[in-house]
Amino acid sequence: MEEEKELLENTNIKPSIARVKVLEYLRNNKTHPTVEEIYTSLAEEIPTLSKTTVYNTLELFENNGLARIVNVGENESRYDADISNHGHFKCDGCGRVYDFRVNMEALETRGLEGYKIWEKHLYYRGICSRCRD
Amino acid sequence: MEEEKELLENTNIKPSIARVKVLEYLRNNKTHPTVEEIYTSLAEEIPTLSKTTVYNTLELFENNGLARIVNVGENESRYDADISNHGHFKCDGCGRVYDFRVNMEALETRGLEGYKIWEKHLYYRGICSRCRD
DNA sequence: TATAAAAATGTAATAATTACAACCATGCTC
DNA sequence: GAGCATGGTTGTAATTATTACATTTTTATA
Repeated sequence: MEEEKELLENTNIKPSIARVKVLEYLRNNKTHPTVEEIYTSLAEEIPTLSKTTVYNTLELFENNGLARIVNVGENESRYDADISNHGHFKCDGCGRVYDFRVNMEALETRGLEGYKIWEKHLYYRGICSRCRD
Repeated sequence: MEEEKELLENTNIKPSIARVKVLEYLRNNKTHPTVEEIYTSLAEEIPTLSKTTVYNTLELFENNGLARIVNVGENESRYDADISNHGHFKCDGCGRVYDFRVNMEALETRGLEGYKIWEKHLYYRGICSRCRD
């Protein structure tokens, strides 16, 4: 709560209730929630919250380096407050999205000479160990 | 045309006109087209084509290893007849999606022990060299 | 407290995707 | 060749995610 407020202020974003709560939610729920999930969860404690606000807030966070979009091959966006370059694994059994560590800097690419790279996204799909058992 | 027909037969897929044409389109247009693009392009020569058929066909191809979904962080799916593990670069200037070579096998991951991996997807975003000039 | 700027809301529009029932084409059997 | 079954295609409607935008509310500050 207080931490998130500070974080927003340090980024020159006015810490409105909605913004603080969305950021807090992202930092407490590292499950890569969808907009829908964020909205329905927070709507309980903020009854006046609207989905548009959640969209606006997440876009603001993305543009200011407070959150990243997570894409695992579905037609809805997920969000992650972990900004570091890491991979995501989508389990086609339980549907969960896991983080995994990966050294993306070590990747050698051919064909991007002279390109300016802003973001790197890596995701795998398969079956997690829990679902395999 | 003939090649695509054979390819489909070898995969035990009946080579209907729609299927042959969609596959041919994917193999001739390595621009990672969207469903919309595939549909409008082919609708000229196949006036009875429906978008549902394009969706059905692409899903069939995906399930049979003839095409892969390409996701570059937008809310629409693109398709690629190149099945190999390679990366995609989305230019936020011109909107083009480029392929790039990358040795994905070399990636070392931490946290996926015991997981079964089916697909690996890697995409970057930034500005291509043409747009930087 | 008055006021301006910023934030949030709600509704409506857009766009991608999916569901599904009806229709059509092909090849096989009699 | 007629009938039939299977598989393929179509078109419409429904669903879902996202965006646009005008209005209202909140907030910070003078």
